[in-house]
Amino acid sequence: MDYQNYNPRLAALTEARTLLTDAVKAAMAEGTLPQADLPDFIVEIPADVKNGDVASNLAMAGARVFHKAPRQIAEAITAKLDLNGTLFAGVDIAGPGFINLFLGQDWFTSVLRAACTNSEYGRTDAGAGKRYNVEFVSANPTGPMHMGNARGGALGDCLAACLDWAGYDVTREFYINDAGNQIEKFGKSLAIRYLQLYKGEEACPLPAECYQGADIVQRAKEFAEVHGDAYVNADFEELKKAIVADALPKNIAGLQRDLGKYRIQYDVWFHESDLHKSGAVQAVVDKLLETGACYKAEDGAIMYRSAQYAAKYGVANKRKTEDGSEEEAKDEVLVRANGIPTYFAADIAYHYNKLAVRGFDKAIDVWGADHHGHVARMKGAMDAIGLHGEQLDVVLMQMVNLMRDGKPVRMSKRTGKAITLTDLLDEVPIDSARFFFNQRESSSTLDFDLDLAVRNDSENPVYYVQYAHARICSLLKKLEEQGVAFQGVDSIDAEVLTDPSEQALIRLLAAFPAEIVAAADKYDPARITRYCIDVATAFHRFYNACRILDAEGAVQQNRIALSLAVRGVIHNILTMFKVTAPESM
RNA sequence: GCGCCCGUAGCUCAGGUGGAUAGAGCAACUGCCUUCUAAGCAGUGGGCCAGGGGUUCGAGUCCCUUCGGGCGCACCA
Repeated sequence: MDYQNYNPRLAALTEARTLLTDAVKAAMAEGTLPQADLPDFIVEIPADVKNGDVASNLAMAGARVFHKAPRQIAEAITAKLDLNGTLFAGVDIAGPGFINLFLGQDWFTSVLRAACTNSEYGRTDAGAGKRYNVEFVSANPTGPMHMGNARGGALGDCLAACLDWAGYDVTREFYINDAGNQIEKFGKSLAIRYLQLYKGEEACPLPAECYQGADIVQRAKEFAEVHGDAYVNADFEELKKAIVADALPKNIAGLQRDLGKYRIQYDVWFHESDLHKSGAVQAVVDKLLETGACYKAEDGAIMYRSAQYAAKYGVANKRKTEDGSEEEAKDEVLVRANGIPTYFAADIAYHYNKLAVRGFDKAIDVWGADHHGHVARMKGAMDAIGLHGEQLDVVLMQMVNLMRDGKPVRMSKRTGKAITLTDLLDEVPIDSARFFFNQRESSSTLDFDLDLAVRNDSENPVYYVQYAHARICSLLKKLEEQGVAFQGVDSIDAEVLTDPSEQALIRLLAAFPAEIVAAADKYDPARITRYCIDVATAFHRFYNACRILDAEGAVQQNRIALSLAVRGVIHNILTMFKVTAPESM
């Protein structure tokens, strides 16, 4: 059998549903159940193994339509259940009328064989044929990256990995905001810092709205080192242009370097400025004017009737003012009276580019939760432009609280400013950072425990799973030294693995492909992190309960297979999340 | 005021489309290395799932509401 794309949990659930459906029909045909429409029912994996491997509420759900007690219905169904040649070996009726199915050993064997022979066990084709674009971080190139970018980076990159493993064709993308107001502000800040070098700070004070950071001063100095005072008496606009042309590429290179260090490789670095240069922004505005979604205001600005499109996505089209009276939601500006488009206009053009020009089936954006107000209007804008708002999904990510000694820290000790991504990575191993940021789902605020992240002991969950991996590698090495070789797939027969810890471990390994599909569907890579910890726990339990080195024959062979399977799963997870999987510790 | 996120053990968090006695880790206590990595495992204690209504065979999960916390409501991005 070819184990590519094999999803044992899904196979079990699917077959269970089919078997139960057929059995109900057979019972109706025989007359043990009255003719009726099949009720909606679930098949699920029960929390407790003694309730079977797959359980269904079919009999309870059918009580109404069949006018019988659930247990009677269950009897009628199981009487017609033919398990010959199926994955299942037994059935049970329990509690109020649950039908519990028990998997046979062939299924357990198939899980081990798949995990041992398919080096990409976990990968499926669930999303085959779909092209998804995942845009994340997209930090302003005007300064250093902050904690939100750190979480967004780990989240976006690992979400993309989950989608990839779930079979989607994934593009990782960074949107560079290299146009518009903040670049104006960037230029102004740099230019003033440059002039200060020659005229003194008193002569040209830096306005409060400018970027105050030391990185700006540094870039101004670098510019001065090359050009000297050549621009001191130049036109201010000319100076701004020249100094931005010098500093911006350096900042972008800095972003690429820092994210690279964080093990993030993008497929596309998309420049906002290209949308302006190519006329794409203008084209979008023109199109919205044509359809009537936009109109020209008296002062010449181009306004967009945002509320009527955003309403579908949950934005009230009325808002209360501070004195409590209601007013209509205001239309939004796309092009200012001075002819300069707003960020929103460029953003519409950008998403139009992703969905219409480049033809992605979905654009997934990872945003900080402080931008949530933008979601509905952005989706609405996709409708307004002739696309579908549902094609845009936004993963909102809540804040990060850095914790030290149990207390939140906001400022860097060294610089006194907000802690940057670089500061974090100087203090915390990259393995820890990527792992920690993916332990909580994005919708929850995340406490990042700096003390825990640097610890080299079992309390640190990333070490816990790495230790499991290293332990298996060491074990396999020892077996090799003792001349014990794994005999290959054909020797795998799960029937000899009778210890509860062995069976539990196989069940858990079987869930891996389905877990990845779930993580991809819910845009929640954190569940894979938690799953990985569960696998490590189940392995350590097995390791303590069962001897491998001095086991014999088929039992030893299958314990080796189980160890290989666990190593494969942990290795695949750590590798897909770009966390190292050490062979010894 | 309106909108979004959150409220589960002392702390940090899990709890598919409602399902069987609500689970981990940390912290506390007790055990397990002459045997494969003790960076590990086993066990004990700890809960009115924020409060109150409702929907039904059945609610931590769905609906309404109150109370707490976080974040937004710009011709900023």
